[in-house]
Amino acid sequence: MRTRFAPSPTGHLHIGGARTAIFAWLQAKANNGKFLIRFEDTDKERSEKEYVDSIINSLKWLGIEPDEKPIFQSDQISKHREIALDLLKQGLAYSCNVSPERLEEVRKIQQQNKQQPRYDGFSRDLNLPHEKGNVIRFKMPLDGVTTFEDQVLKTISINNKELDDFIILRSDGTPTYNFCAAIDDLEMQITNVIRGDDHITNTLKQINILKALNSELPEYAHLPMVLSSSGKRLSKREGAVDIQEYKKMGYLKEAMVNYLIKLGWSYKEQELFSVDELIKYFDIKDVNSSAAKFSQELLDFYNNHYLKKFKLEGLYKYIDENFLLSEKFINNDKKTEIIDLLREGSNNISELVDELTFFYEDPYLTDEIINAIQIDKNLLALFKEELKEVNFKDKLLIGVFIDSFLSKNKLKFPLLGKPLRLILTGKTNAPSISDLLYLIGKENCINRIDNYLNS
RNA sequence: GUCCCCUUCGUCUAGCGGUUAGGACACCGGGUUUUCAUCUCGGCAACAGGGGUUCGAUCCCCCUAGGGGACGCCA
Repeated sequence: MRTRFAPSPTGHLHIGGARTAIFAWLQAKANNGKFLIRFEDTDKERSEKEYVDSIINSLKWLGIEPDEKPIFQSDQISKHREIALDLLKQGLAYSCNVSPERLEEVRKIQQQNKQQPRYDGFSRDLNLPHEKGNVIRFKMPLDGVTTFEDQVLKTISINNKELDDFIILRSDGTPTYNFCAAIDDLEMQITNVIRGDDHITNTLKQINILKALNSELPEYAHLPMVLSSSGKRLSKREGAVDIQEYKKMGYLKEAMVNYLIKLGWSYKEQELFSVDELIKYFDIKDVNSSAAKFSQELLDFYNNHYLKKFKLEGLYKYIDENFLLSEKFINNDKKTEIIDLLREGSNNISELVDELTFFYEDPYLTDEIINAIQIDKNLLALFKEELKEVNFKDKLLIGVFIDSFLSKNKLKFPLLGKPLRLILTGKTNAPSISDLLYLIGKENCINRIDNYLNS
């Protein structure tokens, strides 16, 4: 089995493309096959080298690397042209001199008549000589149906009269996408074509090209689209974020892969999968046939899970290498313990890094925070004095001290805990008090309490 | 507009003619070495609508509605 991912380098890789790539890659890996990449860069205007690199880097980050060198469609142009001219010679294609203006007019009239706008076959039987400035169009069958068994969507068919004689060679002599794609899949000996379901009509066209060439058809699997959380097509406005942005925000590749694969595919009632398990269990036939909306919450869930599962030393190293950490934090001898504590409640690493601050820097107490702190200052002062005597080497001893202080003064925990959390962190949302005291350190804690008492 | 595809809890999904319609996320509530969080236990919550077929339909067929896609000398 040979599968491929065939992006056009006209933008970064986003969620949708990444998911398609993962499915195609897994399909190959699950069947001991090869996974290839082909850049569809025949649109010179829009294709950029920058995007080629970006796409490759994104895939690499996700753990996806091609088994053969990536193919660039633009390198095959002369071959495509040759085949197009051959089809012309055989009478399977024809030269057409209808101007773009005239096509525009025809389409307008068709639309007014509630018909599908399409090329009307004007030059089909004219047998025009192929002159400069003409295009070559493919002769679609005039009747019958084109049909195929999709591995995800089952039977798909269309009346051939709905398909028009599309252009395979432009007036400037360059080949077009549908033609190139069909031929390249053939040349690359692709056995399984996996792509978004927005390609269904292209598949129908490409099947006819392959039939004209007397070639065997690959298996097709069309993946339902990933829609934005509001149910719209993914676009710049609608959450089509460069996959590398997720890396920058502190999403782990394991989470990304797990989330994307679960968007449409399922295995029993399992939610979490290692790559090895995916390779073991994946079957394209188990992909769901309906479109799915992107869910930040679910992605966060997976990311939090893998954040917690990450080996602690490795996680620190990863964060240090990919995020900007303060010198003060790097020099903190409890830094890994702090990360270990914070990852419990973090959805991503940027969030975690933001939370780091109060471990090495006194929080600035705004009036709002000060007003929210409700505690008897005498009591707090007493707490501070006793805290000075506590052994901070052991977190458990801090907990014991808090318990005894509370019972000695007949206090409920929140009465001390809530104001203390605000004083120590400036936040209402933070880890447990004894963890905070322990990780912030005795000296800092006492300073912060003094700051409040003097405010 | 024409054609193609899709439709189970708010979201991702399981189901493949007989189920108390299952799981996960989110949400809500109880519990935990009295805290927001974590952890844990529990709860809420769905077969788009209408016709058939059948002893019996979430499941098969048709229609309607809704959503998405394709209709380029873009890919």
